[in-house]
Amino acid sequence: MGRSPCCDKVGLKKGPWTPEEDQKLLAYIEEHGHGSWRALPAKAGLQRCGKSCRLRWTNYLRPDIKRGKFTLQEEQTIIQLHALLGNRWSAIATHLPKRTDNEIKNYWNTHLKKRLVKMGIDPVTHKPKNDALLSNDGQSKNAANLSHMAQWESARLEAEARLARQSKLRSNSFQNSLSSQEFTAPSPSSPHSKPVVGPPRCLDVLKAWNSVWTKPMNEVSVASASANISVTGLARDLESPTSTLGYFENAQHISTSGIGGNSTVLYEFVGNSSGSSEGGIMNNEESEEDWKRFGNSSTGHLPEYNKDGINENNSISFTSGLQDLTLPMDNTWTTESLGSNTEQISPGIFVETLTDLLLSNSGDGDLSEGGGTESDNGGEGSGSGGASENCEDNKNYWNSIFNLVNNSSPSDSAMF
DNA sequence: AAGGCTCGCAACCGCCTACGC
DNA sequence: TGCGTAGGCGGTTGCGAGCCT
Repeated sequence: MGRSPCCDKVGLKKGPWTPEEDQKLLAYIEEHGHGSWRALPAKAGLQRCGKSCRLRWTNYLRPDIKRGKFTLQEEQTIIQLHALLGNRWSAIATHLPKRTDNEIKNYWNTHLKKRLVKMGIDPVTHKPKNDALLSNDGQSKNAANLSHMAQWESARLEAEARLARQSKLRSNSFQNSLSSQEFTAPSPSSPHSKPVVGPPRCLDVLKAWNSVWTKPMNEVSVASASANISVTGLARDLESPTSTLGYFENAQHISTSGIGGNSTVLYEFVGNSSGSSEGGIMNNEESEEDWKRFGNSSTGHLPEYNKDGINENNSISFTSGLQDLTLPMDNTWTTESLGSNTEQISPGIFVETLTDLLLSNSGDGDLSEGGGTESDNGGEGSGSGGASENCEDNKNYWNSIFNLVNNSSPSDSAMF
């Protein structure tokens, strides 16, 4: 089937929008809602195609757009989410209220991606370009597992999107009647299919990640210290497009327990907290309830992953990656459990430390100077420059992560 | 001061998918 | 079931501003 043109392009204007055009579009949408984008230009008196109008609206004119410099928290969130989701800008944008996918994409391409490259980190995989450095330690498996979790999250997002569309269909008539009476701004990247107003969707993989790796053992009622991970039961939260968010969506801080049981903040979402006047700090009760939902099984094996991300038992599962990896469900990973020797790694702060490093290097100066960390391992700070030094940068990068993990709690991070 | 270069961002392009008929 | 349409999404382009030589 050939691609149909979005509009009749003859005689239509292209290029930058003028203030007059903006005003026309804004006035029309505020009065009538956008309705059919295809029909909108004619009705609004614009010589533009509907697609151009939609983009102008969603990326620029919407009243709920935040413009200007990205905050450190936003940068951190973008990096973390990109590590998990890749170039799924719309998915990332759902976790950054008031930012559009286009803006996030541009910011990534013009700022964050360059930082990664400068550090010798592949901006696609978020791994050091020289993987040989990782071959004999736990980080390669760590990163692989992170990637694995991203696969999980991708499946979940797809399933959730489908459910959202179904839900939208069911409520379409209601929405239509509403839109004729009052104006509501569409959400950043999906004016129709996503909630118009509300807290950002949580990234369940992060929640799960934190739940598994950072929860003190005395809070984990369902697991023994050697229990294996199972995601059975998590997918039941997919029963509705919003149900996965219920106990997490308002969380701006996720209270976790780091090494040594120190309470700290792992991920901080800078989202709309409209549903929580307290900023949504997750308490122990919520965490435990969360955990019970997450880990009500200790089958020891991840069930089969199917095309829809949900199997007949209403659980999400995978077939690759972890089948040989048995990970203890306690506060830390040890490299012993990962096939190496004695170093301890806390996967719960893996992404955090990674992004801390990136952000602490947010200046465009020499990125290898001390790794930009608070590590007391000052010997790592060598000058950087050409590609020949990438190897050293990589060592510094991962050493810095290890040092951060071993020598400080996450709360020591300058980021928090 | 002027021309060239780089960077950032708005906007466009084209593919994909869902949906209605 | 197949086709046409609409909208979403990610990649890419083009242009203006600022910087450099």
